Amino acid sequence: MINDIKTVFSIKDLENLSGIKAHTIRIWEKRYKVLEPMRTDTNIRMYNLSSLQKLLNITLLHEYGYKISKIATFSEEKIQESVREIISKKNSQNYAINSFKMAMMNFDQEIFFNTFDLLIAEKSFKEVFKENFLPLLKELGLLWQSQTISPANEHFMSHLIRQKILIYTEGIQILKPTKTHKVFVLSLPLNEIHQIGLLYLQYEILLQGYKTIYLGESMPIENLEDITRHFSTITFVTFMTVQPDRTNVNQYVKTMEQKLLLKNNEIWLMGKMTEHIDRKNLSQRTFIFDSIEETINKI
DNA sequence: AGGGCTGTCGCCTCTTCTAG
DNA sequence: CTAGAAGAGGCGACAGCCCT
Repeated sequence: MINDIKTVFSIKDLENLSGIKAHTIRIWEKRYKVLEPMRTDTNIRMYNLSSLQKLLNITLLHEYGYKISKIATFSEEKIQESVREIISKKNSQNYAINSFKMAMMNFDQEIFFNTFDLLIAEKSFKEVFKENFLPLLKELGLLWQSQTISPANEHFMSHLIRQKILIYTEGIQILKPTKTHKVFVLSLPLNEIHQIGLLYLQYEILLQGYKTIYLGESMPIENLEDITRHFSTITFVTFMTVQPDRTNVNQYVKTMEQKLLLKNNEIWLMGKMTEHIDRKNLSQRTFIFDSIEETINKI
């Protein structure tokens, strides 16, 4: 399993992680010697973790208007200094995401925590999630698809994010709900394990002063039905990222409506699979949201 | 206006890797 | 073993600059 940890990167990996085209990376190397990768005995470039770090730093400077030729004259220390300068100028988003990526590739919790502390000193958790974690998670999906990162990388990262959400959730969970006319029940369908969005939504709902019941993953509809006997008005919130699949999703939603939409209950749906839902035949009290922000606005 | 830089892209050829 | 994908690197095109 230790072999799962990637220590050598191809030029394609660097392209995926930095967003700089492989072609351009080669030209930068040729013209400016910004990176000098090792080669296999068949001449293929191999980069190590510090090359990746350097490229991510260079990318950041480049995005902020530095010329490559100028960056090329910088020493390693000068590059890091300039990067720090940019972060301190409030524009921390890209830097933070790059740091999180480094933490992920390196399985380094300390980088994660340090970067997070830096962000949280400047803004609210809400802002950190929206401006840093969400874009990062979105990118992780793409990096996973392109096999630049392994499931180990992705799990490592999402676990750390989940942990942070839980810490902040716990902080407000002990407060008594201020709005008691309805409760939110959060769950995921069978085999749906993408919890982060749902966890964060719980945090937002709690912030608004509502009571939440978090049921988590693999929750069959029948079990949700049990809950309806305990509370008068319930909003059921569910993420459908990969399950139920496109052939079953419409039937699944129909069953949810039949069993759960008593009285003034509502169903809120999110996630990729909602694209395949036939929106014409939905109940008035079933809502589909295309983004977390949209959902938060509705709370 | 003209002419270097600069960054990016497309196209081409040759080599290497890999899935079947 | 072979066909096709992917990488290396050369050359040229071009847009957007900065300078004189």
